[in-house]
Amino acid sequence: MSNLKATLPVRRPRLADVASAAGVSTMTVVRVLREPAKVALATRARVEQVIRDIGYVPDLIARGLASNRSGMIAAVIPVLTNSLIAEIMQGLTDTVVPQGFHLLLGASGFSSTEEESLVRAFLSRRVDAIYLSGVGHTAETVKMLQRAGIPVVEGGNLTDDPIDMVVGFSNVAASRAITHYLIGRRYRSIGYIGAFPGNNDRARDRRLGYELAMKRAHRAVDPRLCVETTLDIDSGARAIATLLDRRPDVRAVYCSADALAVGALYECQRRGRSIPDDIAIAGFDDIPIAGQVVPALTTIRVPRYDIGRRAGKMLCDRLAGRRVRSRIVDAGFELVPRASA
Amino acid sequence: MSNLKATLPVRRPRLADVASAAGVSTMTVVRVLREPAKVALATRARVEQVIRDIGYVPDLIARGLASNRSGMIAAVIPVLTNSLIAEIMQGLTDTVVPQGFHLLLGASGFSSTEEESLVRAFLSRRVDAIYLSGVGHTAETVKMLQRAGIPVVEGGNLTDDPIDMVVGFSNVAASRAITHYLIGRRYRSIGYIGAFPGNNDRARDRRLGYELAMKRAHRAVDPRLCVETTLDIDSGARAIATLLDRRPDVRAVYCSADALAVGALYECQRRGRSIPDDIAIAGFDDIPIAGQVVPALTTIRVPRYDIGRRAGKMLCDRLAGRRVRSRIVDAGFELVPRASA
DNA sequence: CGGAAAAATGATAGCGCTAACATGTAAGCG
DNA sequence: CGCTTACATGTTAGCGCTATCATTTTTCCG
Repeated sequence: MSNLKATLPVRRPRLADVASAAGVSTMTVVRVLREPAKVALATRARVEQVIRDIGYVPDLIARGLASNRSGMIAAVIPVLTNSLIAEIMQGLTDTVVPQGFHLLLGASGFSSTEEESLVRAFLSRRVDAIYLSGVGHTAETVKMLQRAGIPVVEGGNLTDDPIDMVVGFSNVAASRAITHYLIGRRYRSIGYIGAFPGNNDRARDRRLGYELAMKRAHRAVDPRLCVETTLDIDSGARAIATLLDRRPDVRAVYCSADALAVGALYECQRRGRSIPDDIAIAGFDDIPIAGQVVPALTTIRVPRYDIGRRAGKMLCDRLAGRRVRSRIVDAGFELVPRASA
Repeated sequence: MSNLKATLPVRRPRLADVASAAGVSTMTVVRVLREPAKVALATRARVEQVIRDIGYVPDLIARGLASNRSGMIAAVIPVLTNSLIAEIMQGLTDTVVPQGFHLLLGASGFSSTEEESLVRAFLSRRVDAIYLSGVGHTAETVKMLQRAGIPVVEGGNLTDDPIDMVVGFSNVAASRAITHYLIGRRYRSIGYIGAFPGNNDRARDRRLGYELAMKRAHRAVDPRLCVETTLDIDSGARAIATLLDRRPDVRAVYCSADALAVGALYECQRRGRSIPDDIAIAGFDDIPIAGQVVPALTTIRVPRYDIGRRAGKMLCDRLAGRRVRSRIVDAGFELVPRASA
């Protein structure tokens, strides 16, 4: 507020100001702030009064420089506008903030070089720990992280070989499970609609799960049965149109995201195809709308918020010097059978 | 990565290490990093080589302490798991990161005292600017922000009297507009379903807009026609059930969030009520699903991402010493008439 | 009540960087 | 060729806090 600057030329009070006003040394003020039990009651009361009176607020930048710990945890995610990621972040922040950490957030837009540059910048800020979305990163990112020697959690997807720790669910296994479910329901020709794999390990793994399940059941994976597109409702509608065009005999479609599934479902209805009688549809994520559409969507539910919570807990535990039970945490998933398949 | 710490006891290189290795003073290294044009070509090349060789990364904490600018912009929002807010944040981060700032994010969970404590903590971190969600804050929050003398943008909602700057749309006006639209379509008894107002100025304003439009049209505002609930699809379904129970003659319902409207829409269909013939439904937000449900939802579209962009731009402009044209920016809204009303 | 242990408090040297100023060196010109 | 001007580089004193060690005061007990 530039217009207020002039009215208030007061420098913000420092530790030394509190100290001299209270007639103690700076270290005593520090102790009042950080280990009150070690200060005599009378002294403590006096110092606390002064702190309130002059409105002292510690400078966390200076503290960071002196103590070599910033009190910040970084999270690098692809985008915020994805409910799975947003809920993980909510779980993460809800967990780490009460432990005295703040969340520094970076969005890479699914670009791993952008992720790398964010990681570099955050290390430059000396964050105490890092959460990374997904398990695919550039070699340089991994190297920097290893060299930094701070706790790292990769989240969302699962891997056998994390940089440090990982918490998530197996996209491959979940995808396999729901494809297997469709196979078990004896649908002929099962199609796949998914996100472009690009730099998105989740998208890749979900497709892989579909293919593995199909192969395991000795079903051919016809490229004409597979459509990859962007992640929104409209794309789902367009994708199933393409699919129906290429293979009119398709009897079931597994969409690797509920948004796609919902779009596909509406498109089928617009074309007068009954679900699940003419064509079955399954989704992934169990977004709120999935249980409400008619027919309700068969899908996979994953413990989004919980992934964030656990990731935050693992990071805080490590930062507090506590041992973490397992470096690899499978948060699991749940097949939710509903009417659409 | 505690297991790697032992292998790499190397202290991270400092500016002074680069300087001595390159045979220059620290200030020359600083200039290479920050104003390369001011350094002779040969010197610059030599220093840059050394930086790469020893893998020097500046310490932004130390820089912050010395320069009195942290390079961080804070955002305090209620929750991340709200697509409006998430998109605003995406716009904000996409705008400020290229300008060299990082986003420090705090979620208050709709509690204004929690918001206050986050603001206090972020000021403690000496963030260069702050984005606040909504326009309702505790007196202490406002006071701290004024005293801090940094640029502040309040976003989402609009107010005549911002702490510093504000960018958003008028929830009152938008709510009024859509209610007015329903009145113009000659629906008798128009109901309202909204979020609990609690500490949520948006929810309050949306209800206010409904009431103003009704009064302007000389319609009574019957409390039995108004239901307030939590913000999800299920709640929308339950709310309209309550409404139909209390006032079976209700002919149109304005839901102050699309999630509620979608829930209401499905509930009506389950009860065999045709939309819009038996009962019309209007929403707010134009979430992706709104255009896809059958019938598609009449709703209000707001420039979410753009609000974030503009907020970020205003903050960066101010931080760069540029003048901001207007402290109050109305990003507007758009009535989207569709089949549901 | 003397002396040791425990409790309370203090002095000081940085953390790694930048702002402000100082100095040195090359280019321009009558 | 001396003098000014611009360019290139260097010196120094902190920023506000914490870690470490040193010192003083209180408590306890034979």
